[in-house]
Amino acid sequence: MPRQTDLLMSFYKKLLARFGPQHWWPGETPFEVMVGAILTQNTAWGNVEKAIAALKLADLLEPRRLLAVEPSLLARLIRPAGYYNVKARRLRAFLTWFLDAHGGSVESMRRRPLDALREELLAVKGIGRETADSILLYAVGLPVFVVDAYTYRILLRHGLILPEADYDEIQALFTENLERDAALFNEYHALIVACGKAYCRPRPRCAGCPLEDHPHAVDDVRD
DNA sequence: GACCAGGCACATC
DNA sequence: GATGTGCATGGT
Repeated sequence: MPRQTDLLMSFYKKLLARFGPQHWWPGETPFEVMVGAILTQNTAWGNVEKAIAALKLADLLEPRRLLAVEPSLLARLIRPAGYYNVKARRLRAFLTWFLDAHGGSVESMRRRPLDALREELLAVKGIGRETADSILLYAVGLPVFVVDAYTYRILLRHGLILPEADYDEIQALFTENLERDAALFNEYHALIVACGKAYCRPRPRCAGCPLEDHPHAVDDVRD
């Protein structure tokens, strides 16, 4: 058993013991999760909640109705989530793909081979690796590990990656050393975000972090 | 008033 | 290929 496996599982157990199950993703339906994944790009979740609430209130949280909305109105509705013009475009690009390629059906997505589905998502303008993987894991339920800024910082801080590590490399660290289990990947990423919010901002406050007894390879972690 | 947030595409060198 | 920049609201 690789040493990395033990270390990653040790992290996981400590995070779970401290923060408890996170019950991610915070959304009622797979479609809501996918919309949230786009809206939360580089944005605090609280702002995304406001945008999603506005879409719900307008009864627009449904693929065809959402795509039928005037782009300027869509932008206004999601305004609290920031980057609203960009995100309105990205949502529409996603909706167009979702309806054209899958008839607005998550079940249709699930029937596709994972790698092919991921490539389809990445071909949509506005969906990058983190957003694609968030959709695959949290909306479709596939065993894909999501890497984000917190993941990078926490791993860097504990010497598991080098500063120049890229997304695929970080993702491989998890997928090659852990059982390919959607429930585990779901909880692990959510716990990383919980820990990151509490302790691993760009200016880390490590005192009290459940991982602080692990070696800290880097003292000042910046993005 | 700075700093930060579940990124991404595009321009430029 | 690497590095820089625009996009924007709202909370701490």
